[in-house]
Amino acid sequence: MNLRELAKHLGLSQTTVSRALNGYPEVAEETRLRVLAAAERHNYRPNTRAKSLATGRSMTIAHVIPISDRHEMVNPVFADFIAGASEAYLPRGYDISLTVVSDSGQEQLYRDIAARRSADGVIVHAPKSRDPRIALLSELKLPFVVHGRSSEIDAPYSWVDVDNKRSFRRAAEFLADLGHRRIALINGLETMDFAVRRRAGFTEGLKARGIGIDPALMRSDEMTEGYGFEAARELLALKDPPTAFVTASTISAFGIRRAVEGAGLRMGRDISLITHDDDLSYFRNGGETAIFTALRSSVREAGRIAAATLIELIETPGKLSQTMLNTDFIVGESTGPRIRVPEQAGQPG
Amino acid sequence: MNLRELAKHLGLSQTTVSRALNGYPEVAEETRLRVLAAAERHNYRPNTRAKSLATGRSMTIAHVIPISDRHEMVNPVFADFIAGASEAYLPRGYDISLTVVSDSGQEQLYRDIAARRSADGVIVHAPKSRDPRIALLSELKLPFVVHGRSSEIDAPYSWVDVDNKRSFRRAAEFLADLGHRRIALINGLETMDFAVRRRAGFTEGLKARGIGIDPALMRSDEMTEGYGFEAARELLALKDPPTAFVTASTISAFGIRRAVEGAGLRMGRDISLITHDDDLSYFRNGGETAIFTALRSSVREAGRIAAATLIELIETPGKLSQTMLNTDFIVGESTGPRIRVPEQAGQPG
DNA sequence: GTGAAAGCGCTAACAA
DNA sequence: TTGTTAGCGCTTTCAC
Repeated sequence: MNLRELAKHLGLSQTTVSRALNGYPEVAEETRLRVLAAAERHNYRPNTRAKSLATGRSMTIAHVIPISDRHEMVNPVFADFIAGASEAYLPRGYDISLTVVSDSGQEQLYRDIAARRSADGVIVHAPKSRDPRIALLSELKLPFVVHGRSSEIDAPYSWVDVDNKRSFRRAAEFLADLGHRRIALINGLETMDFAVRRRAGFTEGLKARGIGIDPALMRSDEMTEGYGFEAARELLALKDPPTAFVTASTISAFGIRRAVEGAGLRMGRDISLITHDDDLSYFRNGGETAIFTALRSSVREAGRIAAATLIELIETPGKLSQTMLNTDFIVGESTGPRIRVPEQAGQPG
Repeated sequence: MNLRELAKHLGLSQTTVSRALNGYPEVAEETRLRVLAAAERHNYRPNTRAKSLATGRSMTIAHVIPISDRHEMVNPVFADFIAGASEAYLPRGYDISLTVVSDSGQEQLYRDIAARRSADGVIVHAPKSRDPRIALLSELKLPFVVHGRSSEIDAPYSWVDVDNKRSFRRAAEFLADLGHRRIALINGLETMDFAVRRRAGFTEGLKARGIGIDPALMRSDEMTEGYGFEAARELLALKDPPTAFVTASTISAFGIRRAVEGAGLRMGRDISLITHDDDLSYFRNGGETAIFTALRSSVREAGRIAAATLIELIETPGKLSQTMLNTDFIVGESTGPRIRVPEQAGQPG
């Protein structure tokens, strides 16, 4: 059933039916009700392509998922982000188009999207410190929102980010306040902007507590269980090993835990661990003294907000918006209840 | 730059330019080259919507991702599957549209896709034993390929699956051959078809080795670290605890490992573990005696094949295709190299 | 308050 | 081998 058939069926013109369906004010209330009823009865749905050809709007948002050339794996964070984003798209009528590409194919892909107008906007994932996609998309006049930020770019653009710097600063301070002096950072790839911010926050926290920076205690690589294990194992084998770890994902935390146990140490007694993730069940039963931040649910929230921001930007061009999500810190202890650490002032970074 | 402008620019009709661009044979070679060069020079890309309106084909495949109402989490398997699928779509010119929905919204979504013709075909993920989506999609005449199978449905349909039954039968047999007599299964939700098959293979393997089935050693739930931990902890507390575990994901395996260690036992010495996943690094360094199957890379492969199958089905309606992927078994040992267990005959299930 | 007609950018008969 | 013409299903002036 298409518009013409529906109109013929009702003895009305396509125009009137279209107007009734799209809520234009000049349609008689009685007519509108008739049209709505008939559309419902015949399970009428407007053809997306025809509609977007006529309006010039595709009602589609492109999500470009970068894939690691080394591991050929998709970071699960994207799934959470998209799940959140789709909550925002659905009620506004936007669809998601997904493309998985390696770094090398990205520029061409964006040019394609712009040239064929296959999406009204784009979400930029996993920005680097000086990410070339931002200039490219601006040049192409393709509305976009960055999930994260690109620190070394001055021109304004819309973004949604979690406060990685603050999280890692507070993690370092928290461990320092527990008495730790040798604190290791198992960081992600520092070509990524978020990893740079995390390291910055971490060292800031150490400095704030009068702890010297030891580069030997800071590692950086793509987050995998194996990397967490190897890094922690090597660190624990040092003459002056760390007594605490800060890392950014449950996966690397799994590896660290394995290395700790392999070294005959015990989490929560000999070693403390903080991770920037939120698998509650793991910490609930793990027994370690640890705080962790609710990253995964934040990512979902970030998805929702980024999607809403992008829709705003598409519908009101030029309307920049920059949102910092403050992830909650949650304290997990082996025996006691978890307590929320009260908000702490400080400039976000 | 659109077709009309390009044609005007070349002093040709739109038709000729269109034909040249789309590889129709009747265009003079010289004309074709001129057109191609001009298209390249002006970075011409056909408008997707206009093209699909004219052809009636959307060149889009819809992936409908079910989301767990309980955990609000997206199974990471979908990401791998889609990454594989996109490899097949890309060279054929198909795009992916993604929708995240809860069970309750699925039927309406498929009806929408069919009515608005927003996709040429659909991939059905995570089928249940008697999955209603199969009848629905057949009725809607929307081409589809199932990732997995729906055992209790007789009507033929296209699917791509890994041989879960065989994998779990061989896992049980392998552990039995190591001397284990108390083998536990930490299974996924048994409303899912694949989980039913896994349990069937598992019990089949036990029977083949003359081991009685003890329902107390079989658990079923949504795969999380916490569930793996709880289930393993309870099982290890039994009067007659298991000496080996079979499970289906790295995540639940993490939980099992934690419970094993919490009980003062050691992987590979006191307890064996097999998982249906393929995080090589984990097993390489874990020290446990374990075999595991390459599920994640299989899933990616399944995505590739499912995508290719669906394209076939769309372009040649009625062409059913059912593909069983035989996942490799890999043996990991603490000190020795990993050895591939030779293929074993047996009817797939 | 309603309708006729043009057009979004492309493909596909049909003609030449 | 190339061009003319009519649509794909919808929105949007413009006229009534």
